[in-house]
This record gives sequence, structure tokens and C-alpha cells, in this order.
Amino acid sequence: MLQSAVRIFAERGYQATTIRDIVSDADVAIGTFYFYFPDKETLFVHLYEETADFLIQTLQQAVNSRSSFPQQVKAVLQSYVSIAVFEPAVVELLLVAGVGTVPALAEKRAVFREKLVQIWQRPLSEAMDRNFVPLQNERQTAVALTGAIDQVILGMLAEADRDEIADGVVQDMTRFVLRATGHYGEQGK
Amino acid sequence: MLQSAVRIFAERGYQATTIRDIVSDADVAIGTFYFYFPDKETLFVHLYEETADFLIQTLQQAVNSRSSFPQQVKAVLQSYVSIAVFEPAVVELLLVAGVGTVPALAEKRAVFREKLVQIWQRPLSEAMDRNFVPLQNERQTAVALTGAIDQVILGMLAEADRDEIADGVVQDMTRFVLRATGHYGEQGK
Amino acid sequence: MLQSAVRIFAERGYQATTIRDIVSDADVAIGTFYFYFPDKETLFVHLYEETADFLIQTLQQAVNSRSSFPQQVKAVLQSYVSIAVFEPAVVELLLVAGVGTVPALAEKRAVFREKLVQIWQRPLSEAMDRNFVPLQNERQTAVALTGAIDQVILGMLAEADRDEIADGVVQDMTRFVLRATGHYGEQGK
Amino acid sequence: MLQSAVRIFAERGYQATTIRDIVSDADVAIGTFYFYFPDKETLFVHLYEETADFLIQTLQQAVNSRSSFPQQVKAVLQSYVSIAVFEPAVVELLLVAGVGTVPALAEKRAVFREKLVQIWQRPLSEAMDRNFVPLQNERQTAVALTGAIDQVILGMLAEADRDEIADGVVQDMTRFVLRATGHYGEQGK
DNA sequence: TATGAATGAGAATTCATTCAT
DNA sequence: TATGAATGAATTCTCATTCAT
Repeated sequence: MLQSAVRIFAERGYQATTIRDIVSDADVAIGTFYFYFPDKETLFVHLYEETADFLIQTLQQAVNSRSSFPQQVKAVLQSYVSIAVFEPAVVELLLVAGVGTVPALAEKRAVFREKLVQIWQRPLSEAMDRNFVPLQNERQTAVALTGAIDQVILGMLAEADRDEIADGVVQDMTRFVLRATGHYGEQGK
Repeated sequence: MLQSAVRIFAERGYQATTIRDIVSDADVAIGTFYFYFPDKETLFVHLYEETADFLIQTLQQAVNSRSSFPQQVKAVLQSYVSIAVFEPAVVELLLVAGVGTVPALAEKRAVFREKLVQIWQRPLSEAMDRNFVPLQNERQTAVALTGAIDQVILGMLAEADRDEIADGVVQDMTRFVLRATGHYGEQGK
Repeated sequence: MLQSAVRIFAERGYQATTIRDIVSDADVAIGTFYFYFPDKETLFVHLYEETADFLIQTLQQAVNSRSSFPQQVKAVLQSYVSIAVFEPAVVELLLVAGVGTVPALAEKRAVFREKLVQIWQRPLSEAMDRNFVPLQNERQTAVALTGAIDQVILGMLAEADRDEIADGVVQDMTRFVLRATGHYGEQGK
Repeated sequence: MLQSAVRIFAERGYQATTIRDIVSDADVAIGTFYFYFPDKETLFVHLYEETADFLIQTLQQAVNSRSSFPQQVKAVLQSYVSIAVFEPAVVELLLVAGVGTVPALAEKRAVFREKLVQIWQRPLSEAMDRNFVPLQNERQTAVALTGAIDQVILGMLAEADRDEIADGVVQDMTRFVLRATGHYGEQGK
């Protein structure tokens, strides 16, 4: 049922999704839904959190598995793009389905956005400390990077041949991030 | 009534806004709404288009009024940030209220996003032609820039002291954009 | 405006006709309608009565202009069919548009039906008195005749070539009425 | 709920009947209505068809159960009058409630009227073939008979003592039909 | 006389939620 | 655990009617 819910929410958005949509897709009765979840909102928030955790952890692991900034950037982008290709519903749910809907979600969204920012801010801070990137408002840069990448990922989801353009996207965006952070490696300081 | 509608839509999003919300805010009767607009969706799409045109034209004028790439970047950012400070509802409506709602809006949103991308892509192409920025996937860069800036603008809207931080945001983001496009001026090629 | 009203009411029926339909067809403002008529219902009842009077008087004159029963029958049918051909809206209004709608009309309808019955009952009574037709429940016969003729007239209205079949209908129905009343002339008593 | 619906529709007509009328008469909630039927129109059309089928089958069986034309006429009239006495709502629904309302019903009404005409036309054709009635436009006669009988039946419904006058109506109308078709039996050819 | 912007009661319909089984 | 018939508050939209100009 959770599988169905994620997919349907991702496809139609929170408001346009009815409980009946979900349970009929999952082939259970409406009562069954309310046996497991108190209401529609709770389910959505739950799914959002779970999905957000999955994405954040995946990206964080990508960061942790590398040591140099450029490698971290590339690893994060590869992970994110990979999820967009293989689990588009996850991305859709996080970036689209929950925008401007239930008030209870606002805080969860803020937490998710903040964690996403931290994914970028921490490696960036470290790179700044080591003088691999110039002084800058590191938080602002990190916020901007999350927006930049999400937008590109959303663009990918709209394309039919997502899997084929994935590598190009990773390459282009890796360069974008390194340029945007002013990483000296690229400019050859 | 249009004023009310923009503000309420911006505050609560399309779905959560009821006709009653709008008319009671505008202090008119429900019938009055339907005297001027055929339905809720038409009104929203109309407001979205009008608002989108306003934003796009303002940003385009900012581009046209300058000749050098860095000046164009700064002018666009100043315009955008200015709108965010003085007309936050406009930004909220365009970036949040219409996400994932009515099908009729999807196309309008796509058109708006595309125009926003063009705002950046055209100056960037020109700069690339003149060798002021390195070779790059200029469309991808432009898409990423729109995402980056929107995200930062949205962050601004969440702050109480929007007007005070506006200048800093413009400065930081100008640098971000110049770095992200690889503009040589800043790095002193 | 009355012209428009009759036509529109006849076309769409009472409920489906809006004041706006009528006034826009008559090219006047809504306010003008309410200057002349207190409300929709009053207009309809007024039109119904006027139209009913016109039909009844026309048919009554047809009766009065002839002396023998068969001639009276034929004259009434010719008049009725003629109205159906040249003023179909009149017939539509009386037989269809006002069925099962406003309570205030029920009485008017009853009066109209009764007059229609009298159109047939009076000549029939006279013919019975003179032994031109057999003894019968003359009222029942008259009621049945009105139903029979209305049904045939309604059938005519549905045909495209109303004017061409009109004569045949008059002939067939004249025979029908003479048979149905048991008029001896036809059977040659 | 179906019982309620038929009665209320019959009493007030399609347009004047609200869903609330039906459900409050049936003592269920509005949602219950929409659980069983997609909308008001569908329900009405459904009831109309079902009711029409019932009436047509009943009348057809009356025809089939007799062999001579006069007996067939009497049997049909007895059946029809009987339904009018015991199920007045059925007749009201078919003859009044659905006149000039929903477009979707127009076709169903036409089909019903045609079947009603056939009820009379078939026995009449047979009688004509056997020279029991004179040559005539048999279709026109059949159409007229349906109108005549419906009108008389509607007159019955308006009377309080329906059950007491029923037999008289059957007798009078049997004679009417036999006369109207020119059946020789009555005139003693 | 004539206008038409404004009104708001009322109708159809949706859908999250409940609860007896 | 699981069901699904039943509920009714809430929403969109219509349209007869009013009234200031």
C-alpha cells in the first residue's frame, strides 16, 4: 500500500490523490487504510519523511565515501541522478507533490531542505577551510546549489530518455558546481 | 478582487484557496466572482500568466538596460530581489502556488520556466561567443541558474527582514552566477 | 421580448430557460425584463395563458364557422395543424414547455385542457342529441380526442417536412375522429 | 431509496426534485445517494427505463394473452388502468416527470413512445389484414390511440376515487378504441 | 424607462472519515 | 485484521432577483 501511495502521490500530487485512488491501486479496502493510518495527511507526511531520509542518507553516503571536494560533488550528483532515473517517484514526491499543501508538511519540508543544504555546505566549508575554494557566503552557495540541482533533476524527469542523458547531466552539473563554488582545481590556481 | 486573489492564492496555494476565501477577503459576494470570471481555474491561470509576464518583462528589461555580462547579471538579480521584497505575493504565486495543481497550468508553467531560462541563456550565449566565459552546456547552466536563484529568493521570503538582507543577497548571488558561468573577469584570466 | 420569450421557452422548456437567455435574444438588459414583469414565473404563466387563449379561440372559431359535425371536425383539425406548421412554438409551449414545472401553472393548464375538451365535447354533444353519433360518455370521448390529436400534432413537430404532411394528417385524423365518435355518416347508417 | 426516488420524481418532476428531497424521504445521507448512483440524471434515466420496460411488458403480455382484437384492446386497457390505480407514480413518471427535461432522456422517451405505439399498431395491423377493421393509416391511428389513452389515464390520476371509476374507464375506452379503429364487430358489419 | 453590476440562496457533487460486522 | 456501506461537511457553480444610477 505504501508503494502505491508513493507512486500515486508522486503522479498526481497530494490534493489530487484520493484515498480511494490509493487503496484501489493497492487492492485493499478503504477500511484497511484507516486501520494502518489515522488519516491521509499523516500518511503523506510519513511517506515524505521516509523518502526524504532515504534521499538524504544516500547523498550523505556519497559524500562520506569520497575525500576530495570534486569527487564528493561528482558522487553526490551521480547518486541523485541515479535515484531520479530509477526512482523518479521519490524525487517527484519530495520536490513537487508536497509543495504548498498541508501545513503539517511545511516543517518537514524545511527540515529536508536544510539537510539538503547541509549535504553541500559541509564539504564546501571544508574546502574553504583548506583554501580549495575562495571565501564566500557558504550557506548561500549551498542553498543555490540545491536549487540549481533540483531544477536540473526536474528537467530530467520531464525527458523520456532519462537514463541516456544521465551521464551528461552528471558531467555538466559537476562542472557547474565546481565553477559555482569557485573551486581552484578547475580554474587551475 | 484580483488583488485579494493574488494574495490569497500566494498565501495558501491554489487548492487550499476557496472562492469564499477570495470573495470574503475582497468583501464581495460569491456571485460577483462568477460575474467576472468563469471559474476558479480560469482566474488562477489568468493571474499566473499576468504575473509571469510582469516578472519576465521586468527581468528582460534589466538585461536589456546593460551591456556587459556582469552588469546584466547584477541588474537581473536586483530586479528579481526587488520584486521579492516589494511584491512577495508575485513570487510566491509563480514559484509555489501553482506547483502540481491544475493540468491547464502545466503548460503555462513550462512556458514561464522556459522564458526564465532564456533570460539567462541569451546573455550567457553572447558571453560565450565573445569568450568571456568558457565553453559549456549553456542551456543546462541557464536551467541551473534559474533553480539556484529561485531557491535563494524563496529563502529570502521566509525571512522577516527581507529588505535588509536584499543587498547582500544580490551581491552574493552576482558572484555565484559569475563563478557558475566561469566568467573570466572575476577570476582574472 | 415576448416573441423571444415564447420561442426560447418553447425550445428549451421552462426550467432550462434563463432570464438571460430571453433578454440576450431580445437584445435588452436584464433590468428591462424586470421592469415589465415581476418574475420569470409570471411571464411564463402570462405567455401560457395568452397562447392558450389564441389556440382555443382559433379552434373555437373553426367550430363556429361550420354547422355539420364532420365539417367542424375537419375545420378544427385544419386550424390546429396549421398552427403547428406556422407557429410550432405555440404548440410546443402549450403541450411541452409547461409540463410538470411551476405549481402556479397547474391550474392554468387544467383550464386550458378543459377548454380544449370543450372544443370537442360541445359539437359532440350536439351530434349526439341529433342522433348523428351513438350514445357514449361524451366527456371521456372528448378527453381522449384531445389526447389523440395532441399526440399526433407532437409527432408532426418532430418531422422536418411538417408542411408537406399536413394535409395527410388532417385527412387521417378527420377520419379517426369521425370513427372514434362513431359518427354514422362514415359508416353509412 | 429507489422507491422514494420514483415517488418524488413522479410528484414534482425531474427538475423540481432535488437530491436532498430524495434522500431525506428515504432517510439516508446525501453521500449514500452518490454511493449508489453517479448523479441525478443517471438515476432518473435508469428509473425511467426500468419503469418503461415494466409498463411495456405488462401491456404486451396483455396483448399476447388474448387473440381477438376486442379482447386485446380490453386487456391492454385493463392492465394500463390497473397500473394507474395501483402504481400511479409509475404512470406519472413516464407521462409527466420526464417531459422536456434532460437531453439524455429524449431518446429514451422516443423509444418508449415507439414501443407504446407498437403495442397498438401490431394488433391493429393484424385486424386490418383480416378485414376486421377498415383500411387506414395504421401508424397514425396507433399514435393517436396512445395519446388518447394517456390523456384519459392522466385524467384518472387527478381523481380521488381512481379505483372506483376504473372499470367505467376501461369500458368507455374499449368502446372508444374499437370505434376509432372502425372495428366492424361493434358496428355489426 | 432602461441598465447591468452585484447579490446570495440553493443545488449538485466530492471525498475524508467512521463503524458495525 | 479487514471490510465497505454510510455519512455529511465543504466546495463549486448557477441564476432569479434587486437597486443605484
